[in-house]
Amino acid sequence: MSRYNPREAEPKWQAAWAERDSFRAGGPKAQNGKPKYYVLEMFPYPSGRIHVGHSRNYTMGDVIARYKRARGFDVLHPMGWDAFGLPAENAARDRGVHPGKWTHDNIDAMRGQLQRLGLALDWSREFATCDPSYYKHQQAIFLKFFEKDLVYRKTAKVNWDPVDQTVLANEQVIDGRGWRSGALVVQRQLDQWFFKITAYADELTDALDTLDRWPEKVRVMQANWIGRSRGATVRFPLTETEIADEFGPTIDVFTTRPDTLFGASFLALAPDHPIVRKIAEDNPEVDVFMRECARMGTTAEDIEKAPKRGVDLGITVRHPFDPSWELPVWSANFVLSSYGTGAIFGSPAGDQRDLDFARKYELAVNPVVLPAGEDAASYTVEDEAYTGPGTIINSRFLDGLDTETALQRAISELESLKLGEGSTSYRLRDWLVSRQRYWGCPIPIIHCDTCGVVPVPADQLPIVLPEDITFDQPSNPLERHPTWKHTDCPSCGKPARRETDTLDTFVCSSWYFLRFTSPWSEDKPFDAAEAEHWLPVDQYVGGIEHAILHLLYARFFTRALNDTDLLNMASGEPFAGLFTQGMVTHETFKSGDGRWLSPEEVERKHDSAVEIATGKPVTIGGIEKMSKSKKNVVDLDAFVEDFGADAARWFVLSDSPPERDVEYTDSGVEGVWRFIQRLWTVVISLPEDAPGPLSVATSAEGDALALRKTAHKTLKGVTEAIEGFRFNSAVAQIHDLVNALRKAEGGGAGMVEARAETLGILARLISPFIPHLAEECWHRLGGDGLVIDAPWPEVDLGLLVETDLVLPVQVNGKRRGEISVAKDLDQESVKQIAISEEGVARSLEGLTIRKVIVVPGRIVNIVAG
RNA sequence: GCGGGCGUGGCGGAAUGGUAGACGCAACAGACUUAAAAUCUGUCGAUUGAAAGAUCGUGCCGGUUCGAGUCCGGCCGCCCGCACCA
Repeated sequence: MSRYNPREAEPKWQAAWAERDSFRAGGPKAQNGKPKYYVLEMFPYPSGRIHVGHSRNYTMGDVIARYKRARGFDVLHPMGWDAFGLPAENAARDRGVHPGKWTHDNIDAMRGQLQRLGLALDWSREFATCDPSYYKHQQAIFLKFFEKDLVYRKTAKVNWDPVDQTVLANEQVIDGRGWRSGALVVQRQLDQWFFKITAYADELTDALDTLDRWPEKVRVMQANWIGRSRGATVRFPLTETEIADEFGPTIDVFTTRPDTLFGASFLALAPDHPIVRKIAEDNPEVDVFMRECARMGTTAEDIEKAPKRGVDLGITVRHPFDPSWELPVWSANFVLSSYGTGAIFGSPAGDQRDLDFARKYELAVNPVVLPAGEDAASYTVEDEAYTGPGTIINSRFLDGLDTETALQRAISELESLKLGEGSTSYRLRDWLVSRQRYWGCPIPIIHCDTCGVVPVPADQLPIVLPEDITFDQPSNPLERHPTWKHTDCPSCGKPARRETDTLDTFVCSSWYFLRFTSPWSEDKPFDAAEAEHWLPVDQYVGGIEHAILHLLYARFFTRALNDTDLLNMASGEPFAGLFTQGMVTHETFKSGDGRWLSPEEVERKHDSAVEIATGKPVTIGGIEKMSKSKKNVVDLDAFVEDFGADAARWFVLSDSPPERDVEYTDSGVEGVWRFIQRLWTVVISLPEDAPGPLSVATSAEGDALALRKTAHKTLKGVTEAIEGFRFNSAVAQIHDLVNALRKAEGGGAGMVEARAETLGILARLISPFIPHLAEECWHRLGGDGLVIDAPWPEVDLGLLVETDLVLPVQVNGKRRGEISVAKDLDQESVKQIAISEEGVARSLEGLTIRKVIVVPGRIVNIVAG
C-alpha cells in the first residue's frame, strides 16, 4: 500500500494555489458581494529563521482564514515584517554586515519558510516596515500628530537602558530592567519625544468593556496599566510666604478619599518634589534625605524592603476646611513624584502607609471612619488602618454621613471654598517614542537655532536613513555621521540640524494592520475607504506578552488617526477579536561546562542524555518556551523536510488547548505521522469507482447509516470547535472520524457510498488544518478542482436525530444500568423499562421507589430508600 | 498586599448540572517477521473479585440538587499580571 509522501505533495499543491492566486483578498472596494473577514497574526520580527514554536501562531490564524474562506467570506490574511530593531544593529556590530542587508536576508529566508508551511496568505500585500515606502508614511503620520498636538517634546526623567544605549518607554521596563536587554534601567533627565496617549486614557479604559471577544485577562491588565482613579485635587494653603512666592500659594495633592480629610495629620512630598529641592538648599538634613532616596533601587525587591522614612521640612500648610488648623509638611520616601501631584495628605487611620509613617514619627492618628458594628466612643486604630466603608466621625459637618456621601459632600465643599475639585488621576504616562538608535524610522524634525523645532515639510519626505554608517562605537550612529544631520532650516533657510533620534519600533506595529488594507497607496499611509472597509481586524492572533505594549499602542493609534483627516473608523478599536495563543515548549539540555545544547547535539535515552560530540553526560533542564537563547528550538525547515508542513501544523494544534502551552516531544510527532498515514490509508482504500466526494449516500442503512451519522455529528462538532477556537477538540473529533472509517472498511449495503460521502466530508473538514493532504485526498476521491474552492459541507440535521436511544439509569445518583428505548416513547413506559432492567432491579431490591426522574433523551434517575 | 486564572489517570488533556477520564502520548500483552523497525489487535484510575460485579475516585471541608469535575461558601496549593499608584 502506497504511503503519503508530503515531500512530493506539498510543493505541488502550494504551486497550484499560487498559480490560481487563491488567497488574494477582495480587491479595491471588494465588489464581489461577499462579506469581509480580516484575520491577522502579529507580524514577525525577522530575527533569522522560523522554528516550530513560531509556527503555532500562524497556523491558528491560517485555520481561521481557510475556514472563513470556505464559508464564503472575502478573507484578508496578509503578512509582513516588523523589520526595524536593535538585533540588526547588533549583527552589524558583531559581524560587520549592514543592518539592512541582514534584515532583508532574514526576510527572504523566513518568507520561504512561511510559504513552505502552506499558509493561505495574500503575499501581494507584503511589506517590511524598514522600507522607505512604509516609513515615509509613518513620518507623515508623525507630522499629522504634531499638528494636532498629539506629539510633543519635553525634558523628563526617563528610563535609560545602558546596554542597548537608548531610552525606553515605561511599558518596556519590566521589574526595573529593559525588556530586550534585561539590563537594570537607570533614570536620566533627557529631552525626548512623547505621544500623548494620556489624552485617550478615559476612552481607552471605557472601550475595554466593548471588547467582548478579547480575553478578560488582557482587558484587566490594560485597565490596571492605565490605572484610572477618581477622587479629588485638594489645595492646602502654605503658611510660608517665601515658598509660596516661588511655588504658588498652595500645595496640591490628589486623593481618592476626600471624605477622610478631617483625619489628616500631615502632608508628604516626594523626595524629588521641587519644594523639597528648594528647602534642601539650606537644610542639610533634607539634602541628605533627598540624596539617599535618589540612590534607592527601583526594583520590586528594593521597594518592598525599604522601610518608610521621611524628614520634616519645617513648613506648614492650613487645612482647607479650617484655616486655623496647621499641618506639618514632610518629605517621605513612599511618595512618588510620577503619580498624581507628587504630594499626599496623610490620613493615618485610613491608610496603612500613612499609619506606618505616623507611628514611626509620632504623628496624630485620628479615626474618622467608623466600621459597621463598632462603637464611636471606644473605637481606636492601633497598627492596622481601616480602609473600608463606614460612618464618618470626628469630622464636623461630615459626621454621621456614610463614606460615599461624605466623599461627594467634601468635594462640593472644596469646590465652594475654591480649594479643590473632583478630579481623576491615571497611572498611564505619555508614550516616550525617541530612541537613540540607527535602525528605526527617522523622526521628521529639524532643530534650528533661530526657529526652534521645525517639522520637515511633507513634500520632503521620506527622510531616509544614510547607508554609510559605522558601529565601532556604542552611541547613536546617526549622531556620529559626518554629514547626515546637517541641513537647512525649512523655515528660515539657515543651517540647522536634523533630529537624530529614531522612533520606537512599536510605532511601526501600531498601524501596519491599516497599511495591509491598501499597501499600494503612495500618497497616503492607506486608502481610507479600504481601511474603513476592512477594519476592525475580525480575528487577531498573537502572544500574551503584548497584552499591554503593542495592543495598547495600537488602540491609541487608531483613535489618534481618527482625530486626523486620514481615517474615520466607527469604533476606534482596531481588533474586534483577540486570541492569545500559548507557546510551544521543549526540553532544554546543558552540557557539563554549562553550554546550552540543541536537541540535535544530544542523544536522548530513557531518563538520561549524552552529548553526541563528546559522549559526556548532559543535564536535562526544564521544559521551556522554544527560544534561540536556550537552543531548545526545532527548525521548521528541518521538520518540514522530515515530516511535512501538515505534520507541523497538526502537531501544534493537537492535545493542548490553544491558549495553553504545548510541549514538543518526538513521540508526539510520531503520533502525528501515524495519523497522517492512517488517514491516507482510509482514503486510498475506497474503491476507485466509488461516488465522488460531494455525493450523498441517501440509501444507507445499518453500519453504513451509522457511519453517516458519525460523519455528520463530527462535521457539526468540528465546525463548532473551529468557531470556538478549540482546535484540540477539533483534532480529537477528526481522529474519531478516521477511527470510525477504519472500522467501516467492510462491505454491506450502501457502505461504499457512505464511505465516499464521509471521506468527502473529511477532506473538507481537514482542509483548514492540513490543507495539502486535504487536496491530495480530494484529488484521489475524484473531486472537481481544489478542495479549498469546495463549499464547507452542510450538516444533515435529520441524521443527528436519534430514533433509538440508549439511556443510562441511575439509582440514587449512581449508574446501575442502561436501557434502549424508542425516542418518542412516553415517560411512563420509560420508567417501567428502567425499573425492570436487570442491574437496576438488583439495586432496588429491598428498597421502596420514592420518585423517578426522567430527563428526556438524557438519563433516568430512580430515588429509592 | 491587590487583581486574574487553574487544581481530573503515568503524561497532554475531554466532559450544555445528567454514563468522569473522549482523543492522543507512554506502558504492557499478542499477531505479522529469520530478526528488528514499521504496521495491526487487545489491555490500560484505585481497591477487591475466578467472573459477573462491588466499593472508592476530579486538591481539602461543607452546602444547594433527584443528580455536582461543573453551581455556592470556606480553606490549601500552583501559575500569571500589577505592586508604596495616595
